[in-house]
Amino acid sequence: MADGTRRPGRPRSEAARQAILKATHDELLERGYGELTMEGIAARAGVGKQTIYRWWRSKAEVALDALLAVAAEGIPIPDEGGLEADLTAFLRRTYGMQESEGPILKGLLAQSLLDPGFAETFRDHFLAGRRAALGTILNQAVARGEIPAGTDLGLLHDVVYGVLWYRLLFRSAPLDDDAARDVASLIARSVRIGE
Amino acid sequence: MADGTRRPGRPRSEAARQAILKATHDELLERGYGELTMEGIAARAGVGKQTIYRWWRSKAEVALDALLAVAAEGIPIPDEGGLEADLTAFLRRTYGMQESEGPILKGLLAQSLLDPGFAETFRDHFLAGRRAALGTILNQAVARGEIPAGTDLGLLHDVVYGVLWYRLLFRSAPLDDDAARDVASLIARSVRIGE
Amino acid sequence: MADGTRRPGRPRSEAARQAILKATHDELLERGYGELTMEGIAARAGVGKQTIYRWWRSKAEVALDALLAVAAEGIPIPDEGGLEADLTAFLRRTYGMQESEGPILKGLLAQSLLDPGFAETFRDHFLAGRRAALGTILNQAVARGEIPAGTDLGLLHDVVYGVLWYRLLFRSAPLDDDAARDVASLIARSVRIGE
Amino acid sequence: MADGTRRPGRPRSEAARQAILKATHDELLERGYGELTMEGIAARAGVGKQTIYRWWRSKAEVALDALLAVAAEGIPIPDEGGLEADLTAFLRRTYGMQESEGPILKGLLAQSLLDPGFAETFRDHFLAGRRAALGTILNQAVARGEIPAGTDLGLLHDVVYGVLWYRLLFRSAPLDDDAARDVASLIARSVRIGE
DNA sequence: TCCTAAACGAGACGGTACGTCCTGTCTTTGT
DNA sequence: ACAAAGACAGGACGTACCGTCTCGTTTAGGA
Repeated sequence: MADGTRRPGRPRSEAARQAILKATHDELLERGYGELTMEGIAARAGVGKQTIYRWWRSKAEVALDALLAVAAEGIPIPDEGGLEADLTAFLRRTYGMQESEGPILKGLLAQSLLDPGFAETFRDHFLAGRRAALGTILNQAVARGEIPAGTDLGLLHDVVYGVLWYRLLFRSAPLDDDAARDVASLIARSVRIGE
Repeated sequence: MADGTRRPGRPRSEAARQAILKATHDELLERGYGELTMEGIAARAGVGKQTIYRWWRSKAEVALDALLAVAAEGIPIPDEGGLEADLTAFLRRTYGMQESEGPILKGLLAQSLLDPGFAETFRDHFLAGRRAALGTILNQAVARGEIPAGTDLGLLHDVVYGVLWYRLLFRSAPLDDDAARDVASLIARSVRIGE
Repeated sequence: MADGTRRPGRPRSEAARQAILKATHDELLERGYGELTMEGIAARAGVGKQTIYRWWRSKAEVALDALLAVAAEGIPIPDEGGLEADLTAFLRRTYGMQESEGPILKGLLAQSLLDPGFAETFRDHFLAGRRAALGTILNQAVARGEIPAGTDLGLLHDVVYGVLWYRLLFRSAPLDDDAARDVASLIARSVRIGE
Repeated sequence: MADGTRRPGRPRSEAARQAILKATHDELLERGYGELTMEGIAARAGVGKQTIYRWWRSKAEVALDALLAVAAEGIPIPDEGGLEADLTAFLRRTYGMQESEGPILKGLLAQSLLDPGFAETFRDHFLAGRRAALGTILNQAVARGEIPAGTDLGLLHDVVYGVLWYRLLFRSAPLDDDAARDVASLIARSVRIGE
């Protein structure tokens, strides 16, 4: 119900949309975000440039959609019964995706640093989802009493994702299973004081 | 002085160098890294484009030099006698500089994400100095026995700078004195376990 | 009514046709042929582009129809009893229409220069009618013996319309009553030799 | 001497200018004015589009220059001793050039009909030269007493060039040697009255 | 004091991508 | 079947910068 009011005119072509996202993703993998151009996407997708501009405001938004289309499944929230175990499982999955997603993510971050308008979109459509997933895990731990009531959960978020991004950006250390365990352990220890 | 090997021909103009760095810094403050162009710098500095290309390889390197020329002093290493106090003092100073440096830093990061060649330069000329400063503080704490011998200092680095960068990039929380205290406290707690 | 062979489906909308011709004419007057676009006509007429393409092959043909719809009456053939008087009267009327028709005519000519296909249409639907009118006048003069039998009437046509178009195109001189008189006089003199 | 003040900076490339005019002329001959595009010229000349826009305001002005570069020699003024002979000789040469120049001329005319700004340029840089040549011939005839003192020379200009353009535009009759003779004869007759 | 040579400002160069406009075709729903 | 609406592929537009080049001019040291 909701709507039913079909706008008049030819409807948006789903085929074109798919072709654009596919072409964008392929270009990103092959040549990187820095080499991504609207003309390149249009040519590869067999589409007019106007068709891209009609539905996206910039190549960054196309790239974001191309990423989301692939990473749409999302990360399942683990429930292993304890904060450290939950966190370890969650981080392993998250880190595991960086192998393929990483370069695209770096490009999108670069764009959002250069273009404040896109920064908002990026935060709302991508980061928010990731933070929500971690939020669920932390709230479970609060409910179990593993995290003291007054703890600043925002800081914990920033630590977890700060380490992820820092290592992604500067390659100071690998994002592997050990890294997941270590970060989970650090977080767990930092909230256990005073027990 | 020592050398004497003076190349023939007109020597490099120090005035031009200063004008270029000044113009670059002004453009960065007024319009941001995303709007920075070689032509804009040249025009503003009253300089030919070739003069810029003669001495720098890209606008990113000019911007980096323009930043370093201003932020040359560096951050003094505190020694308050304890890890948490040292860390708090250090982070307060570091965070305090982000007000002005932040936007430029973001631009340089963006560039280093898009251009792997510049990423190296950025890491070597900028990040390395920051990590060394923190390293001194952590080593002091290890020497005092505040940090257990086997602790992964790299992870602590990544946590401290990860939170800094994450908040700088995504504005998830302010970088103020409270933040400095909270991060220092979290680090201190995370290493105190087992005492 | 006579026919009865009514094709199935919705009949052609006379309202749409009128709206298109009206919109075209208005656009021509307001912005000139050079600025005329199919999209502009469609938007102004409140009509789909397809509806225009269904009935006309190009914007030039629409413009031609828009002109003909207005200038349909045609020019009456004078019969004042003598070549020079007939010609003067005819040219006065013809020149008088250029004030309003001129700009549109220039646009159509431009189109026919760029598009050989339209050139034919333009000649057949517009120029032929004009030449026929002049032909009647000259034939009257031949019948009266004012023009010698062997005279090249085609050249006279070309002189009369050549001057008209040349002045219309290049504004080398006004197209007023004096001009009509002078051209008529020149023609009359040029054929009177040998009397 | 006149100047001597060389503007600073790299001077305009004569090679580029020649390449552009050559490419334009070739495109005009091969594909016609209607198909002429800035991109086509630039590609064919091996030149950046900006280089064209730096020196010409539109493709019409490039085409005009390309035409003038070829037809630079101009038409020599005959002096056969009599108006009709002079005119015949002049028109034969003029008509003779239409074989190759004609299509380009038609394109330029089309453009000047669509773009009033270019119309001026066209008149000043092309038509004016042609009218001046005819003016010399007519003035010779006036000096010789072949044309009565009070005659409207402007009208004679318009007749001569009106017929030329009319036949060029509408192909109502060929522009051959006979045509030259007939027009010369008509003009001569039209001014001989009253002798 | 001149000579050599590099750096300087200026700005034109070939080139790439931009974002917009319009073309002529198509695919919907509504009449 | 025709109409309004509007999305589609395509192509040219004119602009902005890129990094390179070619001028005449300036500024030093060495001859």
